[in-house]
Amino acid sequence: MKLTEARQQFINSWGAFGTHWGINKTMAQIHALLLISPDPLTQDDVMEQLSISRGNVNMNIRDLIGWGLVDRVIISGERKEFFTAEKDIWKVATQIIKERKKRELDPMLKLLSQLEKIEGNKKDKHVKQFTDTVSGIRKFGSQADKMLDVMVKAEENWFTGALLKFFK
Amino acid sequence: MKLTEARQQFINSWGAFGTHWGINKTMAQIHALLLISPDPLTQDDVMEQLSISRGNVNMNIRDLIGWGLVDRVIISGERKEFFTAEKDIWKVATQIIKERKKRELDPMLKLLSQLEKIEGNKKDKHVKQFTDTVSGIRKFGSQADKMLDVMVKAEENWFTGALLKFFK
DNA sequence: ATTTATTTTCAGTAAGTTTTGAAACTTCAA
DNA sequence: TTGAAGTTTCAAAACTTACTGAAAATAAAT
Repeated sequence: MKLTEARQQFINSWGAFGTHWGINKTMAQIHALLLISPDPLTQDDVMEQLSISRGNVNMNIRDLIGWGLVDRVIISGERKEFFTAEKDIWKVATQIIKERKKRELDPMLKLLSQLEKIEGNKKDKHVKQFTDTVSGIRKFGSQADKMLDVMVKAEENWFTGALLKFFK
Repeated sequence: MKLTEARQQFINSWGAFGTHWGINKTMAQIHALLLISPDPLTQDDVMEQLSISRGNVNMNIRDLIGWGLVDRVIISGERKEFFTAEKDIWKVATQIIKERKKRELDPMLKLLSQLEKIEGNKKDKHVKQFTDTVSGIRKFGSQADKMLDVMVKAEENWFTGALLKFFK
């Protein structure tokens, strides 16, 4: 397979993959393009290579910067802004975990704690099932939360080494 | 807070949460409703409690059954079909991991292996960056794949006990 | 200060997804 | 069998989200 075709396939699949994870297709595609580009790109480069409008590129790059996955780069002598993606996949993964934890898991756990404190007779099976379910999810979520905290702080080597040995 | 209000909040947030994970709102809401219902429900119960149409309930329940999260229940003497959700959160989580792995991670890893075998001169920085990126993601994905395999087979106690002690 | 290059915003539109509801189908009982 | 109860399907409508492109804002050069 030739590079051009492979690049296209990678960008398309990464986009499709993203949509299964609540990420919009274009944002994932721009990220993919920057990941496989050895040098920083301008907005015009991205527009051209992905055939999308200026506004679309601008908004999605800003989102990617917000996620900590893409950085603005100044190239001296150049008037335009350039953009580049973090290439270390372990860093990309921990960055995503960190953000999603903050944006989604933490607020959900806060809500569940509230809902656990419902008033009502524990003998009523509706009350019982509700509190059992909510506290089950809350406990599971807290465990996951702690685990992810440790992962995010860990080094990649620790992950691939010790943890995987532990997992046999 | 009263049960009725708490149930409503739980169902709504679970629905909103789902949309951040590529799951449609109604499907997540039906799942939430079944999770907090002590007894199996009929399609009409779901229609009424969530104010949604018959077709919508039917399609989404079938999807949930496909995900292995909901079961059809026969109640003798009753003409209608009843539905119930797995209540053990650990089982719910492993079921979701199992399915997403099969539907998304495995095909992605297969594609990445293909793309790694691109033809071209490694000295071309575009070729080099492409293969480096693709193989980085492939390796990371394979590690995650193995880890999830072990998790899915493990018992909940093992997870919350040994693993978390390990994680300090 | 004015022109020129570049980035950002956002109203309108396009594209995509979900929902409805009525018809078709299935199942069971009389 | 026939009919009533229940389930499934799917085309069209409603809704949601993403994208465009041109105008406004900003920044740099002359």
